[in-house]
Amino acid sequence: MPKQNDSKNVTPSPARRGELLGVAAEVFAAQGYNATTVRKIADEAGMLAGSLYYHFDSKEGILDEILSSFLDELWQGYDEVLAAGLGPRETIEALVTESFREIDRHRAAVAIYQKESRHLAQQERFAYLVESQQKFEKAWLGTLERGVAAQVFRSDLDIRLTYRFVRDTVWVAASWYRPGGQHSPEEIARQYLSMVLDGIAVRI
Amino acid sequence: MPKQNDSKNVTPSPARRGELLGVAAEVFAAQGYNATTVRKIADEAGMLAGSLYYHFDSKEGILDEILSSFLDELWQGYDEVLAAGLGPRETIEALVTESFREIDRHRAAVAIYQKESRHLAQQERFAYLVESQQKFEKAWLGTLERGVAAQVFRSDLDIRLTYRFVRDTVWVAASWYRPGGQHSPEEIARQYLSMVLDGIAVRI
DNA sequence: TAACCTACCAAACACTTGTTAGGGAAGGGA
DNA sequence: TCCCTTCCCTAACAAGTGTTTGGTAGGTTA
Repeated sequence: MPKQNDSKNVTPSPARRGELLGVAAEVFAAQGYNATTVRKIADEAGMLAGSLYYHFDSKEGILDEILSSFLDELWQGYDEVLAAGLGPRETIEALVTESFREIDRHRAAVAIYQKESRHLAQQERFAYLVESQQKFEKAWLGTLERGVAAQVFRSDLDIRLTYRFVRDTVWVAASWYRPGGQHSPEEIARQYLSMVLDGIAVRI
Repeated sequence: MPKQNDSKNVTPSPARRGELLGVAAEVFAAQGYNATTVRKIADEAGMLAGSLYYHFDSKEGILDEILSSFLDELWQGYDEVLAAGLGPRETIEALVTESFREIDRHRAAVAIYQKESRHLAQQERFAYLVESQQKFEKAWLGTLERGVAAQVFRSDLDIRLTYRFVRDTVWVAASWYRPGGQHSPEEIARQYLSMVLDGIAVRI
């Protein structure tokens, strides 16, 4: 399955492609996918709209490549954590930390994912978004259940509500996070984990 | 300032307008504002695209009315809570509960607000989104600071991080919440507050 | 020098978009 | 009966959309 246009007799350099993908991701994240015109992307990259089609075969293809390469890297990190055989609490800690590192590295892609994944998932081309989301839920929900069984997580909470709570608190951060800001990803992860695990109220 | 088209010699009924606003909000929330065509909205309402312009003067006007009427109602509830003179913890509890009630009543509007407000706020027409967001931050951040001073909230956390944490955990719920589901808004608020205040870990 | 490849431009294409203008059907009030 | 109001339709417009086609400047290779 050719993802780029190697059906034609051209071979764009991966380096330039990478640059353009970065530009496109920034614009998509800022304006939204549908509100972004290919002329705007080209403009931001210092070229004309048609020239983009030397590197990519469609606007949708650009989006596809941004999201799938992000998810590939995400799961590389997640699978490593899940294979480490940690306890439930340590697994959650490692997943959250890894998530904030991904937000740090793929801020734009995460923002796009959050805004668009819901209605993109309905299209066949982006079916992998659904798969990823299911795998995601399995990993997090499973860990939480293990934690409840091991009596390290509270058993008086609706587990699905807890799952959504933890998942969302982590990933929405991409909407305000700016790399090179006051806190490192690890520091943010540490504070978020402290809030999620122990709450923001003073212990009596 | 006429928000509808009363410059022309027509007077659409508020009831029908309300119905159409509801339809439009649902479609906007599901597909995203820019990805939604006025033909799609009209289709969902059982009429043709041009007919919408009997009730509204533009697509943007529809969006404007959805968002502003939601914010109006939101602040009606918030102002009541803030004027009640409650303690910091009770204020947070009341604000969160009120927020979930708003999500219950204006699910679509909240979803639209979350997806689009960031880049809409740049337009002059939607300047009230910025005002609202500032007022919002002032209310929540102020309450959290009061709580830290009164030693009911932890002082070892970055207060801005805490603010974003609480704010986001509450409002993202609109992306998965469905009215008439397993839990009432009040029950969700109760569990969320329990997680935010006391954490999900078992207390040792 | 000649052939070739990379990376872009110029100009157009077909289509979709939000929006408008004029008209008409249904019903109520005079 | 006639008029007026409400609500929608038909048909079109102009602007903007993603995309294609053919061409070309500049470098690399033979």
